[in-house]
Amino acid sequence: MAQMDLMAAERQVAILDRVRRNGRVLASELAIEFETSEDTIRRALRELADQGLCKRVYGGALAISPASEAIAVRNAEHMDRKAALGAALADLVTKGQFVFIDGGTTNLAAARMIPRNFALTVATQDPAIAAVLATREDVTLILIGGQVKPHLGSAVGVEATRQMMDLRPDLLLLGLCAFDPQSGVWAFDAEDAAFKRSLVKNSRKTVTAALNEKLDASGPFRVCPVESIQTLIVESNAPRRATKPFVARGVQVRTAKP
Amino acid sequence: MAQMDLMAAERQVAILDRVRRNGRVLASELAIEFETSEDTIRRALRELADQGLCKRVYGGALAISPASEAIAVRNAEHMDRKAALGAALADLVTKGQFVFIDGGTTNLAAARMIPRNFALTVATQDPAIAAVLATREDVTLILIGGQVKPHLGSAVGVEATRQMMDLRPDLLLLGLCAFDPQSGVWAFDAEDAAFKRSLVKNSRKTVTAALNEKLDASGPFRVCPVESIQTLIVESNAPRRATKPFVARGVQVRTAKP
DNA sequence: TCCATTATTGCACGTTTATGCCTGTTGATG
DNA sequence: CATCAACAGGCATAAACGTGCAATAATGGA
Repeated sequence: MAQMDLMAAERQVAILDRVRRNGRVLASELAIEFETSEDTIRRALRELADQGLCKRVYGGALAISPASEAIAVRNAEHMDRKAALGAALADLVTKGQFVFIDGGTTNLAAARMIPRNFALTVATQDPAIAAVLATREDVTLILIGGQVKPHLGSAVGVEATRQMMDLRPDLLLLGLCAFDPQSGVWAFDAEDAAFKRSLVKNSRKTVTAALNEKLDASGPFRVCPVESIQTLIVESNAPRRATKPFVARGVQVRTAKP
Repeated sequence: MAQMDLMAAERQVAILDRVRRNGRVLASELAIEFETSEDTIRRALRELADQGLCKRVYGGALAISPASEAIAVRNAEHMDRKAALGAALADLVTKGQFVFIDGGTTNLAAARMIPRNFALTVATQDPAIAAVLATREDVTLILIGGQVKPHLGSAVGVEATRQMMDLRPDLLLLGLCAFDPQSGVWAFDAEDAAFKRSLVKNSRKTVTAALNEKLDASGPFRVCPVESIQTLIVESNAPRRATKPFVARGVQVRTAKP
């Protein structure tokens, strides 16, 4: 399959197509196929990668799978920092409470730290969190079902919302994508945001935790105003400058242990 | 399965995939499979472990998934035998099907082996199984909610049954506690048995897998007669004496690979 | 048409990366 | 405590890499 006389731009499109179709390409192969030097191919791949259209790796390039890798990596990212936040979140739970644990990896860390023999009832829509608590004899676990969104890793949507509507948790551990002292809590997914909104509305008390980079950020879908959050857990090294505005808006800010 | 001409980055994701699917891998095995030296494999495993994507152990690596604790504990027993059964179960799945995966550790093993890019819809009431499939982009996952029984580790009861009632799976991977050629399938929990009964009734086809010690055993709660089961997977070393009666009753008996 | 400007390409250079082998060390096991 | 496999680190090699540069082709105004 000899393709010749292609202009550079045209070749880029052809290369991107091949990347998408094969999932992976070798620079050396493309050089032969397009009858040009590897340098030119490398330049094209570099440009595509700069535009975020493929992932450059040693020897060639890989197709970018929107979330699959992102999720897998995100799960592992900053797990130590999230564990610290999770411990502080779990600390807010008191005996006999009905706690709703929203999805997310920070809350997953919190679920691991849920105190023993507190006669708790816990509800969640995140299968990973449920799996952690599923065999705990000291916890009454309510699993919220529905269709699971891959990039969230938890169930949202009408069915999940319907099931959740019958619950009135004492405490909500809210997962968040961004928390801005002016505009409040933000999410990256519309259905997720809607689900979280219902959670907040139906819960007696809402607490959340945020990595430093999530403070003072926002996103495409708003969940709730700052006032809906009673307590915010921040990292031990959170800059005072970032936490102060929350205190000013009436949020109780707690610092996790290092 | 010889995989050659893989770029380093590609091999890493392939290795991670294997780790996740098998739960554990040996460096020596991977070296043969990927046709490279053990040094290279070790380097790759070390990097994955540094990123927190797997756990490095002497001789290879272990999977570290969100639900790892729960899975690890439940998996401890006969994990390798169940993995063999799980692979055979996953083999029965065909493209585009709607599969219900019942709870249990054998089915958990099957969930790990569910083929890629089969455009499957999968439903389950087991959070550990859901956690395995939650981030799969190629699988539409329906999570059945309800109260989770600790000793089952999955949701059963009225709410779960209600949600399941609206589903008509093409294929049911039924978990079981005992399977007797005369009396059929048995469970150790009344609600679990009731749930399974509904599952069997609503599914077009029902298959199951049993460790040797589960054949020719019974329990307190009957799920369904032998005739409800189309296919039974048994271990490679299952005694002919134990499997024969099933064949006589019209069950297709398949043997898993060692 | 001619010339200036620009973009694209291939090449040469030094640098980085991946890999296999070697060596001494550590861990598992009897 | 002895043995052996698995291991980490160092080293050498070859391939892949980025960059600067010059040659060439394409473009566009005068």
